[in-house]
Amino acid sequence: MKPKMTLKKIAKELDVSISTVSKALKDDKNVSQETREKIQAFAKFYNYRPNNIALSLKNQRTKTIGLIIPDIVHHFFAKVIAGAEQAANIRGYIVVIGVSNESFEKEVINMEMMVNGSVDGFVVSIAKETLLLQDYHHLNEIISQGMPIVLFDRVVDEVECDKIVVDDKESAKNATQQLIDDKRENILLLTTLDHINIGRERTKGYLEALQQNQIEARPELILKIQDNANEEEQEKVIEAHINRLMDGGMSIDAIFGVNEMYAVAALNVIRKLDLKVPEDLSVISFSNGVLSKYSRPKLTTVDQHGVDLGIAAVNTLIDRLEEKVDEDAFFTKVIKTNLIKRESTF
Amino acid sequence: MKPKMTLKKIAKELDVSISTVSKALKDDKNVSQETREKIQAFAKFYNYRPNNIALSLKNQRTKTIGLIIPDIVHHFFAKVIAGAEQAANIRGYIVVIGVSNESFEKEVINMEMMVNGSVDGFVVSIAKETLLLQDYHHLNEIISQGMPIVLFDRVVDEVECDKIVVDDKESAKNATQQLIDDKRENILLLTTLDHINIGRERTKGYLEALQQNQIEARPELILKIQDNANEEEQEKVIEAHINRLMDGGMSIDAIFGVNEMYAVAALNVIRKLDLKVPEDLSVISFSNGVLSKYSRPKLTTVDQHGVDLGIAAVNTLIDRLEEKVDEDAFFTKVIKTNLIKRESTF
DNA sequence: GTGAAAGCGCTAACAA
DNA sequence: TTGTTAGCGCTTTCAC
Repeated sequence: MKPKMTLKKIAKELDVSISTVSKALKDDKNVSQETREKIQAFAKFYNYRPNNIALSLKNQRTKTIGLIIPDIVHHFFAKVIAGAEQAANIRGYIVVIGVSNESFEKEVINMEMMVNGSVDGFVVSIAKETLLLQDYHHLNEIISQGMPIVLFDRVVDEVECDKIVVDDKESAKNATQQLIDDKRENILLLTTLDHINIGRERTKGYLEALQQNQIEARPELILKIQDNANEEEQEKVIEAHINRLMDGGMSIDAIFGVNEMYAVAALNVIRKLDLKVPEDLSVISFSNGVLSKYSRPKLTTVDQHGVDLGIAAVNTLIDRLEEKVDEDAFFTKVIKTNLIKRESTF
Repeated sequence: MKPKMTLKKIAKELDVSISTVSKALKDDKNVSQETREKIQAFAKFYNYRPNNIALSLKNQRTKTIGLIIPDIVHHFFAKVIAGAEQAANIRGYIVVIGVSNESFEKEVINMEMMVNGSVDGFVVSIAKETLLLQDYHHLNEIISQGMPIVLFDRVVDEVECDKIVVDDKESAKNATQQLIDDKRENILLLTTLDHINIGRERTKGYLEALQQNQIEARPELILKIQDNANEEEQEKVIEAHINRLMDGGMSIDAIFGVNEMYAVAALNVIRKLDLKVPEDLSVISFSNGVLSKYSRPKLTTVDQHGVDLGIAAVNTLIDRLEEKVDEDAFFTKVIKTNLIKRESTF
């Protein structure tokens, strides 16, 4: 059991002062070569490492970043974490994670836990419940205390800070356009309820694409799915809706899912109906995760570049922390998405 | 912009001493009711929160746990993080994450970054490369400095500490038994190379189950797949192997995949061959993730209870940190798995 | 009932 | 070239 080394112990052991040790370890030329070498050798031997906590207290910064996400099991957020972690480490920061589980209260508690010294700033994607309550006081309070926040993906106008987003509307528009280029006109959109801004924006993009192509948007072709449904229920809702459309003599020739689960569920009901993808129907989904790659046919998806988002968010935060950016001009960075064509479209 | 409050500022503002403020905020009866109330009101108004860093330095503990995982995008580890985070928060700890990306070097760097004061202890799942190199000096050094480590899932005898594992051998044996109970005898095992201990253990379980049922194990029914292959390659390897078996007149009636990807890939080649699951072949997979639920048919899987693993690991670590356990007796806790029957078996 | 002082580990300005 | 001191924010012992 090696004891933990401190400057004090080294100083005592070598019979010099603490500050001499401190200087010697920084290779300060003001310390005689001899003393320096002696101290360095000793420190090395005992594997001395400066205590981060003491440094943090002294420097008033911890070199750690608080990352608050709504859901860790979600593939997209896992990607973001991966990117954030990677970018942070490169710049000498570590990442602490708080999972809000889509709950307002957990989001607040998590951030409160970290705000008092544990982190230098936050990177956050807002919980659904918070979005619903529209209560952003915790974020604004932290900002008003001078601690920077970078919002990503789920952002909100009410909080003034840097933001990193994917252009959901534009991406959805592009995806829809792809479908239209495939000569599809009756495109069923599987989306979320409107209070989820992501879903709302994607719906807008879908509508814009239709409009630009002089295709009439029909309300029955937009299915808003309750997001707390599990995969069974999702599929049932989708199945029921598609059957209703079919029974009404309404033919659909494409499906655009606002996430992978919806799209795969759709794929499953299509198979039951003995229809072929992409021959009879094209399918496109948002979020390029595992499901898209392992489904049959493999799904054409909009890749949201979670890793890039994480990297951008962390770098933006660190730039702000290290004052590499204009004090009070906030900006919003848009990460481009791209369509990964696989087997569910032409 | 509210300034950050400290004891010192409060003391100055209220013209009392720092220690009086400190005591008053702890509701110490040695401070007169009047002073106490005045201070508490002031602190509340200015939203005073003690500085964690200062507390950490003073108390020599940070109430944060370092969680080192090989891969964050992996569903199982995401579950573990979720559990760890949850358990930690309940006991007043926060979790900082280090992702090794299966690399030895990143594992070492990450841990070094955290070991000097940032965390009180570690929960780690060892990277594949580390396992391959069999170099555990970083872990043992940390332990010898008196900082506790809990290993989970990927554990190793060379490190003396508490361990949390799922009984891979036993679980694989049970899964295989299920197949045998379904009257399957020619069970193709899709597993990893032997240096991955997880895969190795599961292979053992498979073999034991066969033996106990007097079924001869045939080497051509064990396919060891290179783990750095992507999903395309995996599927090709699996497909080629199955075709070879078939061409050789070898009939297989069940497939046991050591992870979801292998099992889903198998499902896909089975579909190509126009065989029916579970009528013609039963399929079981390890790790109960998203793929299993969205595949058709839905996969029967061995649920590894990632969340429980995370919870158990964190609680074990905290117990050790708070000295609720015997100083130098380490134990290994086995988390039971269970088989979730879905549509790919009878 | 209140406050001064020491100390957690470190840095840096200053003194010797 | 080396050492002393103050201070980061907090707790706690001890003195007043």
